Amino acid sequence: MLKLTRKVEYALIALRHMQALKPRKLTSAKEIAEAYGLPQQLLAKTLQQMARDSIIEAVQGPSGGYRIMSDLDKISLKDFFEKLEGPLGIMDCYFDSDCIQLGACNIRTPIQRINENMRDMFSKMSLREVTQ
Amino acid sequence: MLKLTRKVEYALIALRHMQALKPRKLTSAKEIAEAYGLPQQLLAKTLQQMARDSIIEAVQGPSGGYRIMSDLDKISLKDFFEKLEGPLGIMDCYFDSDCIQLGACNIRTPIQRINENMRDMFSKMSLREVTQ
DNA sequence: TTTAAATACGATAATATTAGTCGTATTTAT
DNA sequence: ATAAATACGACTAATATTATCGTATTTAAA
Repeated sequence: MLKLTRKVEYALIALRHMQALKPRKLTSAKEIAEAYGLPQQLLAKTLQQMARDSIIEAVQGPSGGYRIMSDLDKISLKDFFEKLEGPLGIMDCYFDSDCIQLGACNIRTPIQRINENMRDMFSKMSLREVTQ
Repeated sequence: MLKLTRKVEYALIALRHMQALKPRKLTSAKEIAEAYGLPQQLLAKTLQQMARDSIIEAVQGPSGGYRIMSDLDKISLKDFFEKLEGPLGIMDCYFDSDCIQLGACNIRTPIQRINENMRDMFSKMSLREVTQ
């Protein structure tokens, strides 16, 4: 309950790793996977996704790899989470709305209140704070 | 990711339902389950757990049921969540610590920072705020 | 004092989500 | 050409969540 996924975990580990390197130095999925004992392919997918989202930059070919691209100060944890995992909320009912409650639900408003607090909190934390 | 469980969801629905009743009026698992279309047995277990935790009071026998017992103002959302689901944290590594990272992990501190913010936030919200 | 409606709860089954792997294509430095 | 890297869809495996089953206990009321 209220857990991060591995994808996000791996992404944070990778970013933190990259941030410790010299500014434009590249690192590969293999390197990171070996350094932290992570499944390389899954990590690679996560890196690829971050590349699509322009958080990091990918360089192909041998001696290619990834490097940080964006200013991590400017990315909130909320945006980061949402890029990787979709809309951030304590419950699904606000997104897919296939809830069978048919208006009987009595906790929509309270849940929304919790959601707002969560989103607010993660909006106020930058990716940098977490990875530096 | 960062989702509440059904157990917590049902608990909130039930509490909110009870709070709308006259002070010491009893309501049964069946009643609530039917009113909101919830699985009765699962809801019952949740109610039983809340009773064990003295959040609500259970009365056995026919015409028995449950009623709110504690002052919901005095229970933080954090305590509530933890009673139902165990320690509140964004990742498991702080509780079971069967993490294979062997000290290689580079995000313990950042994760801890996020955790603290989460716990803090839920410490500041009372159950009442959410169910009233 | 029997019955029925309710709580209590461990065990198990079903389902959904998450995590991880496989196979193959593409890119590009050497 | 080759090899080392990214790219990515499809699939499988593992895990966690959700729901059900079966049975015991309690107790108000007929």
